[in-house]
Amino acid sequence: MSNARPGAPAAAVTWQNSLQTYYDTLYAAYGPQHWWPGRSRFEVIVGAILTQNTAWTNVEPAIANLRRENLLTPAAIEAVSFVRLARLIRSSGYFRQKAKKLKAFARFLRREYAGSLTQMFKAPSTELRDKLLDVHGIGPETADSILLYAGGHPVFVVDAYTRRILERHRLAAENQTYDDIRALFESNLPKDAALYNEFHALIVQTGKNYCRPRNPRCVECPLGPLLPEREMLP
DNA sequence: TGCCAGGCCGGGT
DNA sequence: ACCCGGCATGGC
Repeated sequence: MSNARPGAPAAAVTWQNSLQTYYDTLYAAYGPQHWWPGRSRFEVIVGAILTQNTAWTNVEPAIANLRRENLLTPAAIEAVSFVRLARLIRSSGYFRQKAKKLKAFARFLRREYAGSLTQMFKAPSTELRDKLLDVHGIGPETADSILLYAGGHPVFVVDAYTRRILERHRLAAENQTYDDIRALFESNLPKDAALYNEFHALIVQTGKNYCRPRNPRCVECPLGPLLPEREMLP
């Protein structure tokens, strides 16, 4: 889908311009974020699952426990007992659900790619994304986080903050789906993993600071408190 | 104290 | 195709 508007003046407000302005503004405000925190691709994937609807501060002790017990490999995750795994990741919340999810991913990786992330990430983005979405516990955001932050695939990660910020600035309607918003970024920015990586990280940083529910500080957001005067873009 | 966090699943309309 | 309840800990 193209949002080009033939005949429009060069200075017209376009998605390209709006998103570029977002990025430039946030980068100027915060600088590089150096995401994702993780020492290996597998650790990044573990973090992506453990942080689902959970503060990262609750994930850190869980990852530290897994590292201490030498469980940050797919084979070890499959081998460890469910009860012990769940106990070690308790701090991340939903710990029984997440133990099941970690085991589901490790099993998937072994059966589909001989346990090799290198092999897995050789698959084309769209094909791999579909396969990841079939794994228990991996939804759109987790799949895209894995593709981008563990695999370096140019896939834009949409999260609650992305949606919230875009809605507040009238750049997205409330009924936009996950894939609508992802397409918005991917079709209006260069297909560049480093850019998507940095952009999403900057959005989360901004969201944490200014765009939580009932946070009066939202008026101090570097992106501006509101852009109601800007019309909804086509 | 209650609300919130970098979602997702399964069962119901 | 949506809509909703459940999942759970730790910080403010």
